[in-house]
Amino acid sequence: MQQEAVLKKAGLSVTESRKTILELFFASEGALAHADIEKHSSINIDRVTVYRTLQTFVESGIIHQIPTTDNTILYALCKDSCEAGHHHDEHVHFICVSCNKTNCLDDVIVPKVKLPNGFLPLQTAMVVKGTCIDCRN
Amino acid sequence: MQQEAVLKKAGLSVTESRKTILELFFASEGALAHADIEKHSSINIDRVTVYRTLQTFVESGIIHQIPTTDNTILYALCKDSCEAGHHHDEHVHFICVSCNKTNCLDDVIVPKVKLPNGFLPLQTAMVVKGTCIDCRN
DNA sequence: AAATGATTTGCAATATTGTTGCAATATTTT
DNA sequence: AAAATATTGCAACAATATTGCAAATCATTT
Ligand SMILES: [Mn+2]
Ligand SMILES: [Mn+2]
Ligand SMILES: [Zn+2]
Ligand SMILES: [Zn+2]
Repeated sequence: MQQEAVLKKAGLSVTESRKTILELFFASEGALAHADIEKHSSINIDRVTVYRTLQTFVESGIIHQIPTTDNTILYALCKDSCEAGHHHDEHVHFICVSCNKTNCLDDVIVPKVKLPNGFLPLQTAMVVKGTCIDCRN
Repeated sequence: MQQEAVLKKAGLSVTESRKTILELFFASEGALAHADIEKHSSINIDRVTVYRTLQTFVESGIIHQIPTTDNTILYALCKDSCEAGHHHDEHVHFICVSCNKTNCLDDVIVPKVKLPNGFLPLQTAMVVKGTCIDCRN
């Protein structure tokens, strides 16, 4: 099972909650928010466990966060290259204003920008809002 | 008074709450979150009023939002060129991981990226995390 | 496969954050 | 200054987030 492999690779205990949440990510087209997970998971997982699991997954390089302007955080699966504490997925994220799905555009890498002198960048996020390919017609 | 001028230009009634919140923005170096405003305003402004004022200011093109990955939304003053319903400040934002201040890098414009076919962009946000000029030493 | 130790989970209690309707107040217009 | 309009604060409520701790689960050792 794919979920187990991911957890083991990350050095995490294999538990029902974690497998179920991972399953959701594998099955989902877009990024997920806390609320999505709480609602759509096959088994009942306590809200607190969801919080803790998401945090653990981020720290382990299994998922990454996508910033938003609506008091939620979105989460999406990382590529294999991500390691604990150090993510490598600097790709662009696309939030569709019509269907409200958020996609990782894995092939669109975030361009470098020249910052003013003295600013040291560690990590860059780029989020584009617009209409996704499924919604324009 | 500068605050009054801004409100009038935006076609908004000039009220104590609005002037006070605007004052905070003018006085602040970085971006502000809802909580900052509630805590640091000189007069007591009801939590609900702060929510409504921020929303009004965004809609009027007085402030813009900055996405984050921590369940808050940050707000910062717009440049003069912003109009109601249509913002023009596609500049990069910098969140310092040390002092935790968020700055508008007004001179660093967000680069265009080529999206996959079918994706229509409306708005792009770019947020860089790192160490700001005041914190590296 | 049972026992042990370590980790994870769920519950309960609490805290923080966000929303809505409505009457009182303040602001703008006449 | 009065009337019309818009904003505010309160109250009640809803939703989201955090913490400690005991019970349950999982990994490791025997
Ligand atoms: Mn992504
Ligand atoms: Mn800005
Ligand atoms: Zn869409
Ligand atoms: Zn700093």
